[in-house]
Amino acid sequence: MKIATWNVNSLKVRLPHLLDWLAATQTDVVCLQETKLEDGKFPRDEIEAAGYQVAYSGQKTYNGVAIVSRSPLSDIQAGIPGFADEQKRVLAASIDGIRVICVYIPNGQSLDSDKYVYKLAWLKALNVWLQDELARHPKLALLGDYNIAPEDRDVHDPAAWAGNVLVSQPEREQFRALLGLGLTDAFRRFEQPEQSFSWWDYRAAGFRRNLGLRIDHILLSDELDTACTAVEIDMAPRKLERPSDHTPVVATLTTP
DNA sequence: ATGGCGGCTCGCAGCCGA
Repeated sequence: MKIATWNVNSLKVRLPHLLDWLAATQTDVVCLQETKLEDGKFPRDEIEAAGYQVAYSGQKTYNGVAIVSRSPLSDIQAGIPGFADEQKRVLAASIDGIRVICVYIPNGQSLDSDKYVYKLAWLKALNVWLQDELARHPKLALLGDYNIAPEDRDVHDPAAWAGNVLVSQPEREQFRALLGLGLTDAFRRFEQPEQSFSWWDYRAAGFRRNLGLRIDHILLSDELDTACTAVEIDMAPRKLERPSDHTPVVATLTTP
């Protein structure tokens, strides 16, 4: 089973890329972020015609998450229970006995922004909810755009990024707190190339010069971690015409 | 060099992303 995360930065624009990629890679589950589509405008028919089922929670202009799956999705939950949030950033579903949680964690904008306060509060609420989810679902995968580069090796130029959002100490502590719940950063369980990133700025030829960040992650509970045989960043979609600024991260599991 | 690109909108300029 291949399970992936991909911030598509507008599904309206990237739908052809998604459908081509699913056909080429035979991915079983992909969590999407930044669909930027109201639910009434979601391209359900096109995705179903490709042999997938889909759950989504979206809004106009910003945010929006979806889970695309070959197998049926059940027990679908949008948002973090008990955490009032108009921004559509969370979607959970059970697929083949696995609890799949798709997250688009807030960016934070800058360390002195109200959006940074929101980001940290959001991460705290996610942590509290995940304690419940993990207790109920021993096979749990948390995939998405975390907007956090966990370590300096996940940043092309740590000195240039120092003092910025995505790399600040409080954000990294929140990331480690998620690991403290019993989750593993699956990417780092395997040998990886140096300078491995999942996002590159559109500007300044960021991708060509590999000036990127690793901010898209797949965290697995212990039961899934032992079933994970590989994690890879798939650079192919980032090389296409009119790409998303993120590229997919893919985990291979031996189950089911 | 805080710009740069690319997405969005009751658009034609400004906001936001990371």
